[in-house]
Amino acid sequence: MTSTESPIRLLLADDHPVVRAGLRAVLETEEDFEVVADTATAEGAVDLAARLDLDVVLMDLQFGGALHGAQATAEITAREGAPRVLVLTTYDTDADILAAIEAGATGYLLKDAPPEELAAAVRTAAAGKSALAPTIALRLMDRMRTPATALSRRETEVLQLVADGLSNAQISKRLFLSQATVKSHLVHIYSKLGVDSRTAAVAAATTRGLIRR
Amino acid sequence: MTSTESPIRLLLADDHPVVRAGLRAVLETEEDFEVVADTATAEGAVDLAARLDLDVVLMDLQFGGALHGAQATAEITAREGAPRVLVLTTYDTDADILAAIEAGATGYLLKDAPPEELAAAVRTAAAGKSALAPTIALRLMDRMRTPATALSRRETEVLQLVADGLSNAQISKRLFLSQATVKSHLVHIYSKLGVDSRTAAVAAATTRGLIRR
DNA sequence: TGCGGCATCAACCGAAAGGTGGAGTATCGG
DNA sequence: CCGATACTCCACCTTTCGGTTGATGCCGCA
Repeated sequence: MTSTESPIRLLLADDHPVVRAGLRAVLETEEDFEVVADTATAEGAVDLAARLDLDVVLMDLQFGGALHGAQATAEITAREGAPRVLVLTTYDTDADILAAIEAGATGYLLKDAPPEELAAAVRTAAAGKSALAPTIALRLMDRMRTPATALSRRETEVLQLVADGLSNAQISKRLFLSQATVKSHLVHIYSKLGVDSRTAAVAAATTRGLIRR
Repeated sequence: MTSTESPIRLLLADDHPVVRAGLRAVLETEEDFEVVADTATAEGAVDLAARLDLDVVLMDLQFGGALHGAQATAEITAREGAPRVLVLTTYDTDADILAAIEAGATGYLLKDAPPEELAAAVRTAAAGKSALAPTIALRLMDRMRTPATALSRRETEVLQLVADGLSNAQISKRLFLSQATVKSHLVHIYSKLGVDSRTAAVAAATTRGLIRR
């Protein structure tokens, strides 16, 4: 496997210094990888991706600051001749995964991945092929298989307010609806999520990443 | 500061290979640190802490497996001549912090801490002194200042189950209580949080970091 | 053009949750 | 020992929520 090819040039974007150091340590043991730079912010990632000649950006989703990793991913991939973006995060909620893929991410990995899997994914991404962690692939399949899990826009809106702690009466006022309509939406939400109470719906939707927390 | 003392002997316990590598990389640049071993499980941490001669254990709270970091911490610190345990986690909820401290942790750090802070905390912990991240210290101060916001252990337990989507009946069975008791706890919780429904309580407690997730 | 999904609303019933008041036990610190 | 807190439980009442049935208008897609 010893190659004379030019190495795969990487950028690491993660707000945790420890994680950046860990990725560097893990990836630099690979002969064909070269970690060109790292950054603690999403803004920094966008900036560096534009100026450096990169093959793959390893991007976290959760940054301490304002800009989200998914938005940064969208900005990076929007450019001509942009590097591939490989999302590397702790969470595996539907919302995160879909947002990342829609933003143009080439792959989606979880931080608990073993080093070999990580290296393999980087090579896959560098080659322009999609790299999904097994867990993620499964979750996507699940989503396709049961489209009932997908809430409508209005339903999501209602459920979000429920999660914020509002009563049906408060929700109806907020959205200019009758309470009957709110209840109607909730009934549909319950059946889609397979639950039978507002708190259970919030719990289910949260773990599936259907709503913000 | 160059010391001829014996080095501070460390154990790293974290289920993320990348984080372990990162901690190793960061800590081994310090002259007076020696990373003796690392482990991916809480069980492994308990085992190694008993057999190796250690000064400080760096312990994550969230492990993929069954045993929780706080429980492992309790088991480790229960022994005679046990090493200090420094909790290093991503989350900073009241529940996690208190559980860790009650379990006998000497310090509590967040993973986004810069390397210098991390090294300083390890030395502080090795000396047997308490090492808290500024964020954590603030949160604890807050808790002291407004004891009304502080939920009791039992109340937190009940509220966590509410957040998980359980009904009063389910909670009463789970905790071997009557429904009257569950309702009683909830009434107290509502008044402490200044809300008047279970969903609002969950929302309030979540934003204040009183419960997980 | 008709079917289905979405969004809207009404009326009704039973069940769950919330509100009030009281009360007994246990523990801990002053 | 006393007082405060936490934890447990009971009874009664009111309000909210959940479940059902049924109905209307709109939009997109086949």
